Amino acid sequence: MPEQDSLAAPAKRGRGRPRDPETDSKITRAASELLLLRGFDKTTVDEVAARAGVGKATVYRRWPSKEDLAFAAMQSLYSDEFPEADTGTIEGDLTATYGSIIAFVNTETGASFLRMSIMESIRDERIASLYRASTERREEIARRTFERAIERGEVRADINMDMAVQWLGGLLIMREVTGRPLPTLDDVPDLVAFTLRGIRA
Amino acid sequence: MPEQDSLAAPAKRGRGRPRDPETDSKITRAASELLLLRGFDKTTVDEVAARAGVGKATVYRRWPSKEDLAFAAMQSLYSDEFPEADTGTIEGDLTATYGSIIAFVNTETGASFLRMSIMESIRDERIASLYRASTERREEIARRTFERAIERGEVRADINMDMAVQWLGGLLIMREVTGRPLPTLDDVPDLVAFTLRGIRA
DNA sequence: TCCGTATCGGAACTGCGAGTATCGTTACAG
DNA sequence: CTGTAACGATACTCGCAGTTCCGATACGGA
Repeated sequence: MPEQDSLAAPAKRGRGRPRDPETDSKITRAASELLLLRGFDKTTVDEVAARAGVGKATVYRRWPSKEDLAFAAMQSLYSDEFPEADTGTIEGDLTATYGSIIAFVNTETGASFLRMSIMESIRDERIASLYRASTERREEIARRTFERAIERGEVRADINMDMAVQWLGGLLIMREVTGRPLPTLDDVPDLVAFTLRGIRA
Repeated sequence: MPEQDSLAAPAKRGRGRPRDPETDSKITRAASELLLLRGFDKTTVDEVAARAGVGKATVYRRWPSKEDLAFAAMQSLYSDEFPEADTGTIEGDLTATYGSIIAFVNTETGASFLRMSIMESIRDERIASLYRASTERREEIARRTFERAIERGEVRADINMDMAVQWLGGLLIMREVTGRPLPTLDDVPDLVAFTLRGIRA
């Protein structure tokens, strides 16, 4: 179960020239930029090294293969979280949560991030598990939101929680995959309404 | 705008050895099998030719590149439609429609098909447009289902139709991408309930 | 019947990129 | 100082995927 192949042991070295502490992050940053831009198969290790301003050997001294490099690069991207909203009503919480998600995927970075996560998840199970973990952290927040609303009596207790917390993410992925426009902030009220009321008259 | 590079003109040839009429379909069949199994990047033209029992030149005589071959192979897969349900109630229609979709993606072929459609759509815009067209045909059926229900007064007239017809597909794609189990037939009632009622108490 | 042509399967060719090895150089530990 | 290991650069091997070439073959037309 390979972890960050770098960053783990290098502190112990006493002999010889020490590793430049910034080089690791320069390489992973260059790698993730190129991955976001082109995807794994169209990114070459030479390009990554050139963009990071290092030699190819310096890359391979840290990660034994391109796959491991890609994994490390992706790892650094799945760190930031969405804030948890707690406004006191389910409408308020959903509006805030959906709003921040929609705002994110409507940025250039957000869209690339989504796109690349999808593609690389299918290509490599290790990256899929990174994306899955990130997704599940977000879902856990939504789950708590719904549970608070159930306690307040705003939401039925017998809902299928998985669907409730997952459907919006699914819609975004589906739109991205089929090349159709993502929802915008103007759509947030409709998204909230759909979650709450469904479609019945 | 290249169409099926094969199948178009070959009827007119009088001179020379005629093309074996079965070769086209043998190649596209082999290609789509391998694409479903491994995806574009991990499929080689050698393999396709070997599996079809033809020489590699025979492949390239028909399609100028691997991309064109993949496009042709995919094209033949996006033909079959889901039947349109019209039971008289929105519950009945949704249960039937969702049931046939869920049944399909729970087969081996269906899952591969979904997975490969996602991956290839991101990789190649031409294939994306095939998948988008197929998706939109399915959505059009769902749209009519909802419109009938609106006329019957079962469904509000002001719903956001796009979300209503897309959310389930999105959920499936999301589950597939994140490597989590797809809904089963047992989940159909919950899926229908979510569509109709949302989560509100 | 025999020639020209376009097909066939198989084999050769080409280019590219991952990964390795080797430079001379450099920064630090002892 | 001296030894060691990292450094950037470069050249290399090697596998393999895409593409093209080749001798053989099958058919239409004269």
